[in-house]
This record gives sequence, structure tokens and C-alpha cells, in this order.
Amino acid sequence: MTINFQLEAPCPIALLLELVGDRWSPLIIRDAFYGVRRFDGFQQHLGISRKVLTMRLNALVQAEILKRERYQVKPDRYEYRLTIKGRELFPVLLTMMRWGNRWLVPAGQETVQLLHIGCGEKIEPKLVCSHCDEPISAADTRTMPGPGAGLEVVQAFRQIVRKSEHKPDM
Amino acid sequence: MTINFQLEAPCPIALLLELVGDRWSPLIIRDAFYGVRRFDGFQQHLGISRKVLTMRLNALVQAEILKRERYQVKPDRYEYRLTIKGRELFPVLLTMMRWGNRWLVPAGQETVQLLHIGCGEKIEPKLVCSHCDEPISAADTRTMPGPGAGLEVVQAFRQIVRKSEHKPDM
DNA sequence: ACAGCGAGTTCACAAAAGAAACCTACGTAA
DNA sequence: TTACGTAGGTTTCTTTTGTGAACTCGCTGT
Repeated sequence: MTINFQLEAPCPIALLLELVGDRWSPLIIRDAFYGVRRFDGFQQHLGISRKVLTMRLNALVQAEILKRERYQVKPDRYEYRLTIKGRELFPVLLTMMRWGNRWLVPAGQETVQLLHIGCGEKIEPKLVCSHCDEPISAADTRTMPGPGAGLEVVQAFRQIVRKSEHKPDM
Repeated sequence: MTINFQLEAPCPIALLLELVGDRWSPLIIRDAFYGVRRFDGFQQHLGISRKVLTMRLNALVQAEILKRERYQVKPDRYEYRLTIKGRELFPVLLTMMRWGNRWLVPAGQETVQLLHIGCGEKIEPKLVCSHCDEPISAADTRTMPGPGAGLEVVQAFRQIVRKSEHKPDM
């Protein structure tokens, strides 16, 4: 799969999707956040086939999103836990949860909600600017080539902007 | 695919993944944010096979994330644009971009960066509590059954918490 | 000695993705 | 007129990936 800008120049989203861009990995990670740790736990909870679960868990361990830890000897038994890298996927899952609740679940029928321990309220996550703390959306931000962008990325950006009849949506 | 809590009770993340949980849809949406609109644009930019692209675009239109609009008559030509629902996926893509930049791209080598038009700075998106505006992470939040949660969800939550030797990671 | 648990592996089959050629309808240029 | 280019697909065939169900292995408790 050529997931990047024209064969080269890694897009961070594409790189992420290479690790967790299949149908099951995000759900495995979601369950890991809920506290599921064991092979059979994931399997029963998700209804995923054992073969694919094995493959996904191995890939997630390889990607250092989960770590496999022995919790018992004789017979050796292992469980899967989130690493720091994995735990930092929390904002991704949260924004997904928010979108799903907003657009796919009838209002007032949410099956999951978020509690902020700090203030004790049921809350929604909000994305703000790290600099001025104002909420951000596609309309008030622009993505642009970064310091590691080669010519091909810069050109890809230009090309897209040029080809669009109107302004880009982002 | 049984993507929900034990066959019933829709998890918002699972519902989202049912619409955009394959390898290509997120990249198609990313490109749509960049301003790509045409079939051939997506195809060349992503290197996706035309057959799969057709299927994905149709599914995204069906999901009301993209809309198909005629931009020319004789011969009729169509382009794909983000709907409001689609544009609200922006936070999901942004948090993915941030994680990818942080964990998969060497520091200072980012190919994409975010500019906040409001304050003119290169920024990172930050997730905060909608109530008290404090930054939120897995550690200071808890997910819990919502108003639409049936018995099975409540039990699933309890079951997971009970089965974990230690505290959940979220 | 036999059942059960936890964490897998194996295998036959089905579904999905990929690559490349083909189709349709029009406009242009030789 | 034949040919070429462009845009937005469809068709066909091959390869990859996922599924479901059964099987394994090392131990424990009865």
C-alpha cells in the first residue's frame, strides 16, 4: 500500500494507520483502555477470530503500543498492557468517541460517557490551540509542509491547492 | 464483524469504525481536507486501486461524510466534498496527526505542521475538559455507562473492572 | 485420570483488496 | 475521419486477509 505522499515523505497519519489502521486494532486498544488485558478477554469481548487476534496483538507489541508481560509462571501466562506510547493514543480514541456519539448515536442514548475526575463533571473533550487556548477547527487552521518536508511534499501541497477549483476544505 | 459490546449496545467508536475503519477511508478523508475532490485526484495521490476507491467513495457518500456533486454537464462529471459531518472528523485526524508526529517521526523532521490562523502560530492541538478547561488524559478521566446503556453494557463494564487484577489503564 | 483454564496454533473456506485492462461520452487536433 | 486525451468509472483475475471451528500444551484442582 502506498500510503504516503507519492511514494515518499511520510505523512504522520499514514504512518499511524500503518500500525493501527485495520478494523480491529483500534477496538483492541479501546478495550485495553477499559482494562482488558488477557487474550481470552479480548477475544470474547470483541468476537474477533483467535488467529487474527494473535496477529494483531503481536503487531501492536511490535509497534510498542502494547507490551506483553508474564503475570504467572508454570504454566507461563501473559497479558497485554498499554505502553506510554499506547496510552497516548487516548486523545485519538476520545475524539472518535465524541464524533460517534454526536453523529451516530441518537441524542440522550449514549452508551458511554466521559467523567473528568479533576472537576467531577460529565464532560466532552474539546480541542484547543496549544498557544492561545482558543478552540480549533478545520476552518481556523491550515496544515502546511513541516521542517522535514522534501520538495515532493511541498509540490504535493501546491499541486492540490492549485488543482482545487475553490479553496481547500481544511 | 461483531464490533459492539457483546452483539448489542453500540459503542460510538465501533460505530465510527464501521464507517471509516478500513485502511483507506481515513486517508481519503485526509486528502479531502487537503482539498482533493476528484476521483483521479484521490487515485493518483493515494495509489489506491480504482475499484476499491469507487467502493470507498460510495460508502463515504452513503455515510454522509462526503457528498457527490456534479461540477460539469455533458459529459457529467462529479466531485466529492466533505459534508459538515465529514468536516467534524477534523479533530480525529488532528489527534492522529499529532500522535504520528510525536511517536513515528523523528523530532524536527515533521513533514506536516499545523498553523492556527487565529493567533498565527505553529501549534499542537490540545485536548481539554469542556467544563473546567483543564487538559485531559486517560489518567484523569473515567469512561462510564451513559444514559442509553442497557444492562449488558453496565455488566460489561463491571465485568471488565472486576476481572482486571489491577486498575484499568483508562 | 479426567475436566478445565489460558494462551495460543492449524486448517479449510470465504471475503476483500490489488493490478491492469476495458468502457463511455465528450472535446480537440490532424 | 481517425485518433488522442480526459474524467469517472467497471470488469476480470490473482493474491491477501479474515473467519470459524477444532486442536494443542502445560499445568491445577477434584
